[in-house]
Amino acid sequence: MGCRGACAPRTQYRTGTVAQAMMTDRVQINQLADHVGAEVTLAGWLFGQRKGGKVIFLLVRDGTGLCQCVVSADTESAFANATTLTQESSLRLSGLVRQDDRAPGGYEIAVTAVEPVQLADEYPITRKPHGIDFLMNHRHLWLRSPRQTAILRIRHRLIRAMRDFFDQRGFTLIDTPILTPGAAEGAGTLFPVDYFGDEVYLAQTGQLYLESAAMALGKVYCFGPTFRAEKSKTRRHLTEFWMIEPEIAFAELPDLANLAEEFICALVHAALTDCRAELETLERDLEPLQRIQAPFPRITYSEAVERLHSDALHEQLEAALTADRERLNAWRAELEQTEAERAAARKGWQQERLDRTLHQLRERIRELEADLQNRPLHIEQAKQFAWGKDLGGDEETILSRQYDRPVIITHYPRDVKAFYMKPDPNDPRVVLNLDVIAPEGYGEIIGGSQREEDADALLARIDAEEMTPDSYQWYLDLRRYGSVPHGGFGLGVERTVAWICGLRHIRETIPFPRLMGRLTP
RNA sequence: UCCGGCGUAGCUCAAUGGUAGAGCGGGUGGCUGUUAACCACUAGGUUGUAGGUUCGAGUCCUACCGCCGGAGCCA
Repeated sequence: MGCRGACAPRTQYRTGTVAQAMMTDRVQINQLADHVGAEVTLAGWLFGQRKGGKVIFLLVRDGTGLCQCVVSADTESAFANATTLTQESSLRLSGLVRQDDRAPGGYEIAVTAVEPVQLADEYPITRKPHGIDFLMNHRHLWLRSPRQTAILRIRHRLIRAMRDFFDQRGFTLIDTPILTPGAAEGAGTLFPVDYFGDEVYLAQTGQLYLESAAMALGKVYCFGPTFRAEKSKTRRHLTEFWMIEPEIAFAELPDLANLAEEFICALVHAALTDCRAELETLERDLEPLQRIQAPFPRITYSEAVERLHSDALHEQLEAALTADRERLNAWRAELEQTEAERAAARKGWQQERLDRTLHQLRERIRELEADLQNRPLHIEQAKQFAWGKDLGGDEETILSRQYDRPVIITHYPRDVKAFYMKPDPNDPRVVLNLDVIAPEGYGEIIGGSQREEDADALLARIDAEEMTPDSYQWYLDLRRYGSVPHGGFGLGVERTVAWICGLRHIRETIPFPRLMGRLTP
């Protein structure tokens, strides 16, 4: 990946007069603590600056961190170069590393030479707040902000943890096709693609292919993008997202639930162990994450429905509603007071600070108001939830708020689930499936099941759903040549990242989100 | 597809139906320790588009466009 100091091309330092002064080692900002007292070279971009008459503070970022670099007017050439720098200009600089409590991060560089690489045009993203539309339109630049780089690092760490988890347990990575004929499930949610005159679709799961690989290798997983053409416009949806799916031969539902539980614990552990600084940047409350430990509560769909109907739950929901209404009133009072302060404020910076507070406060109030308006309806719907319907987002949220860790819900009604799920031998109305609902309202992050391994039963399901058996002959073959109990699940990478990072919206979890009505950049 | 909200300077937002403003960002000048620095000056607008009501519309009405949130559907 990144080019560390040792492999930086030396030839670049031999051009230009300023560059000649830079004979020192190139280091990354996150390694500065190891170079106190040494003369080093940084290469990066100007994140911000503050100018005094005879001193300039450059805030430089290099992808590993931020460093304050102090340029004194005594170093004439460096000072002259530094005055020309605009926000996000690329540069190299060298100087002495020293510890200083006044510097953000505790270390700074006393600059001896500055070499602008390119002077940036007026940069559209300032260090002040921006609206989401503006930021999304500048996603290619927005990625440079500390918050976004923190999210991208956590995403990377979690993806590594996902692959490590399966690799260490003897799973083999199988790449499944992205161009697929026909539909595994309803065709309305697929993106059609012209394939030499035929209509094919972008894959929405690798599962069917994975099942055949599981019969070859025992334990397999796939990891890749999936595509859903659903016209969803919510904070939990993307049209293109990444999913990791294990599939295991000779596995039954309890094995899958155990694996899912262990898997999620491993992911949270990786983030807590290796991404403390990033989580802090995001102001993620760590306490709910630290509680994520096995065993997770496991309930059946029928138990979940009973719970939705229970008086105890409804008393609890009403109490929460009352508490939140009081919270709203408190915020409104706070808003009024802040508005008065704002009206009285004379200094520009005071006004600016108060405006920021007001903005956040108004947003929070708007959000809670909408939530409070919807909630009585949701509570009512929960009370009247009919056995046989699929659990919706609201029901999931209500149920997951009962627990301080992910909840595993199993045995959903057969009619709302896919044809390949194996019915429960003890109650054929339900299937041997599992969903894992993340805490804190983040919704379903895992869905999976034990698969129907009997050829006749599977064919009957294909007929019942009025699907075309011809397109599934190869899939039925798996049940004709040494069929075994097997199953697997899929975990949505972005929803998991959103949960662990504590993000309001899934669009920040992926570098270039694809949403309904947004395809660029 | 349905419901709700918003659209004013490059950005974030103000503006009882009555002279379109502030902060940030840009430019110029000042300041040797700043912490999203500060101080002074300065440029910057067909108020999303098209109609309508009115003596007068950023503000009210209608349609359209765009964005945001939610429902449905889902990971």
